[in-house]
Amino acid sequence: MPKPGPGLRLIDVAQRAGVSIATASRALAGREGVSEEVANRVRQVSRELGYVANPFARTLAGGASPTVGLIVHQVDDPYFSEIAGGVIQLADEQNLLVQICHSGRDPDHELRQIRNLIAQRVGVIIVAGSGYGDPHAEALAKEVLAGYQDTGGRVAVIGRHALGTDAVLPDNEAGGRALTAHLIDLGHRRIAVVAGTPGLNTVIDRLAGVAAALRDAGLSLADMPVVHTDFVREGGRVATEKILRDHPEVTAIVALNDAMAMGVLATLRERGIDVPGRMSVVGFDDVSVAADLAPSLTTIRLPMTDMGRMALELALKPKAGRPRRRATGHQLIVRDSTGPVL
Amino acid sequence: MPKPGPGLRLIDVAQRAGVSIATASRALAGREGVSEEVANRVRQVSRELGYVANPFARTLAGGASPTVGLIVHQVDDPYFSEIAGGVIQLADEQNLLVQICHSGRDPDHELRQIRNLIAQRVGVIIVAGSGYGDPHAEALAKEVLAGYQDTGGRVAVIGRHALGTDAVLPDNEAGGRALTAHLIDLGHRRIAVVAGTPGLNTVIDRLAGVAAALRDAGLSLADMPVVHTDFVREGGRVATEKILRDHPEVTAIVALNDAMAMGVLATLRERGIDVPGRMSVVGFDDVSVAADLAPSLTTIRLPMTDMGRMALELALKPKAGRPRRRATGHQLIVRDSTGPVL
DNA sequence: ACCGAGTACGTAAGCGCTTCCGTAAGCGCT
DNA sequence: AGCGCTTACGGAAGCGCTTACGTACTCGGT
Repeated sequence: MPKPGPGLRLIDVAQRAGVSIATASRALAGREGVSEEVANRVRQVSRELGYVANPFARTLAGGASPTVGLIVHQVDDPYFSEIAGGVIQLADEQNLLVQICHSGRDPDHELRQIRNLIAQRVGVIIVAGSGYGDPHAEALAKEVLAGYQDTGGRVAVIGRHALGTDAVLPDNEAGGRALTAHLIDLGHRRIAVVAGTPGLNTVIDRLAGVAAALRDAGLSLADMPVVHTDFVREGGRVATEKILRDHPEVTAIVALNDAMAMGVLATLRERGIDVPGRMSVVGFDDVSVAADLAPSLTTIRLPMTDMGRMALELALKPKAGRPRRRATGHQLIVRDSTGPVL
Repeated sequence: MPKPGPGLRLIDVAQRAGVSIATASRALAGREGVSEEVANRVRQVSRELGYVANPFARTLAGGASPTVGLIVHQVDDPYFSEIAGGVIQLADEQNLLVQICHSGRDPDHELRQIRNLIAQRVGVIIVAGSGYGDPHAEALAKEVLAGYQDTGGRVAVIGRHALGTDAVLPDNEAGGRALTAHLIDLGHRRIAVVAGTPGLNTVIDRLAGVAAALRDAGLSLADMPVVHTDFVREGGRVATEKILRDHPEVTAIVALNDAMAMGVLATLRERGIDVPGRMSVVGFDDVSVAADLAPSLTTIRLPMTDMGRMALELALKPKAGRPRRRATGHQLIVRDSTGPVL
């Protein structure tokens, strides 16, 4: 690894401002014990010189690294990249650095990444993305994170409970309910669900919402085809083919995320099945392209960018006695992929 | 910022192994000057204790941080998030950390981010995304990066020349040419170009390709409507409206990236203009959703993920005498948004 | 037997910063 | 004028590590 040379040091700033480095440090950190006048002079000089503190020295001396570690399943998935965008936004504002790690939807790899971040002494860890089915892996992650928090680390998770940490929770159940109620209002009674990998929290919660809405209408999820496939586009295709083959009576498909919905739409288009004339389709998340699909997708909007911000916000607050939970709102966005039963 | 507690220190390992911390350090770093026997003992103890060196102390003392700084215009833009995915992939394999920064398409902010990364003593900086029109900003960035490289930092850029660094260059001109030739083959003679912000390298190069293809066919770019708007979806909408209004004779639209093409398609759909029957549309990049638009988008595929990997690869090699340039391939992907002139 | 080179290891000097502590002023009070 | 108290600042001790340098010891050559 190359080794960049020395940069501007605090002592340079201190000398130029005619103070000791102790004073300079206090002034820049905004701590008290420095007169307004001197503090301003130091800050002024610092700005002129373009001084940026060496984070390594700072961390070594002071304790905490001004870095937030962000673990996502996959950055090049719009759901996660929008969340990451939110985290980075707020981190930028707070002058924090962001380290992004992929978990690749693999609990082992995720755990390794968490350990890694802890070893890096990051001050904050944010884990985005649904939990995995495996209770053992989940327990292990929880334990590691608990240890980290005991030594003062802060953790927030997005879309995941049971990790014993502050959490930002998308309104998965209510969203699933709203989506399904919308279809029922349109007259649909035979609704198939394209669900993701069975164990994922997200899938379970959204499915619960679907079930609740059906129940409200005197229907039962048990009577509807529910197909579990991978929680990505391709999974949507596979599930759709199965549904078309085995359940021709279906008039609406609920895909539990937009990626799957895209797979559903692609398959229907190839088969020449009219949407929404013959089949209504809904997704979940409202990733930014949802509006550009054809037909544009009816879905539940989650405020992904805000979710990222909120998670970091939570993590930056002092630890509360018990884990905080922050529910995100959700919003039913009706577009062209849903219509009345003909 | 929270402050994780103290961990195991090198001295703990050294004591347990009955050596000095200097020897322990050498043993763990695999440097010579330590007998095999002692080295093994130290490593053994270290493993037993689960020791992980404090990266801050290490960096402070030793020099370089095992971190690569990645600057993108916007993480939640598929073009960049796919590139980021590639960088992260390779970084993971090499056990490097990745710090992602937004430039937000603002040269000042980008420069600030570069400075920031340099101050962070990252060992590698990768700048992804087209250069800006402003030659002053460009020169400044070049200068800062040159200074960084002089002190041993490594830099690679993606899709940008003139920064005096190793570069991964998408085949923008050839791509623009291929796209345009495809339209000409289909019989189109009145082709409008939806171009991005005038100054961007990418725009200039792709436009040059378009011009070349037109010239090959005995046509001239000067006779075609070229509309410059923002290099994003909304820009595509604005440009399309202008084209429809002022140039009704146009039968094909070249959008210089997929985001703009999405705006173009959306607008045409709203106006009820048949694609490709009445109007053919092409994009550039082949972001993953391009295949899911309706109609699916004819575009040039760039290997974004590979581009990210290649850039990091270049940066990890020792600096060459002169900047290296690596051209990416490109591939014309013909889908449903283009057809013959009727 | 002595010398020089080589090897294995310890000592200690930082890396750049934060922060504890000490000191010198300035203040109002008796 | 003398007392304590506060406030503004500087000195200096680390944070945990790497590494230049020093020291002791070994060994081959003469």
